[in-house]
Amino acid sequence: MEAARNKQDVFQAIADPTRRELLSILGDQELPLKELTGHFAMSRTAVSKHLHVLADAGLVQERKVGRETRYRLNTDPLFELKRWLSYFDRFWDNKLSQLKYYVESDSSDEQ
Amino acid sequence: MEAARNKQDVFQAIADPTRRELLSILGDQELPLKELTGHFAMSRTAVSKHLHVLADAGLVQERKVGRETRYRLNTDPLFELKRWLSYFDRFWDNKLSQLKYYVESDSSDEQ
DNA sequence: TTGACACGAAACCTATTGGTTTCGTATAAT
DNA sequence: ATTATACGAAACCAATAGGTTTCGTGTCAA
Repeated sequence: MEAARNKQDVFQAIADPTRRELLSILGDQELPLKELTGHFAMSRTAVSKHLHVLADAGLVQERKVGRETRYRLNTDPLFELKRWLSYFDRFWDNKLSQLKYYVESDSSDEQ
Repeated sequence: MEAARNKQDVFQAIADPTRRELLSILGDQELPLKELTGHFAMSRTAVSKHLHVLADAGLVQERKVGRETRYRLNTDPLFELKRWLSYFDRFWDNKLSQLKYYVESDSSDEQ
């Protein structure tokens, strides 16, 4: 971890299961570190580090309120992922096209 | 690396930029290791290891032909990614809904 | 049949990652 | 005023990741 300061990329940020879990816990609610830590079998410090990695990737925003630090989800960086994935759509499209062809040919003696 | 044998997950597999590059090079063409290595400034062995990580995640399939090993892309495991991403769609949908509302309300004194 | 080629396996090295514990500090509660 | 709470920062540690070099082996070419 060690929160490789300054703009971590989103692919790396979501590579860790704990971080993915954090993102899903932070649905649309803003939650403080203590609350988030409750969901995991690891120290508060560890969770905090994960959150900083997410923050570096822009996937989470933090806000200090009194003595607690609250985190909320920001899905914007996930667009990059979506875009990356879309590159491979054409392969699925090919498969679907082939399937479509197969179905429409409607003859069991062809393949 | 060290190709953590047996079913690596797709999130981790795509976390590395070299591996993402490999996936895009392997568009719909099947290519041997030597050819793939040519695209990178690292040893054949290193590229081979990356390919094995991809293979463990099911993103690549290998086939021995003569003295070379040829690799081809398999996008199926990316469905998991797509599915995971779709969970967050509702947040984008919210934003779009809000934007829609904002636009349709058509009054500059609201926000 | 003798090289050259394409590769896998293994040993090894360094930096990074994911975790911990300890300590200090600002804020809230009594 | 004192204590408890919520946290950040830093030092530290073991395991993993990404890379290398070396060596052995099966396959193709001369």
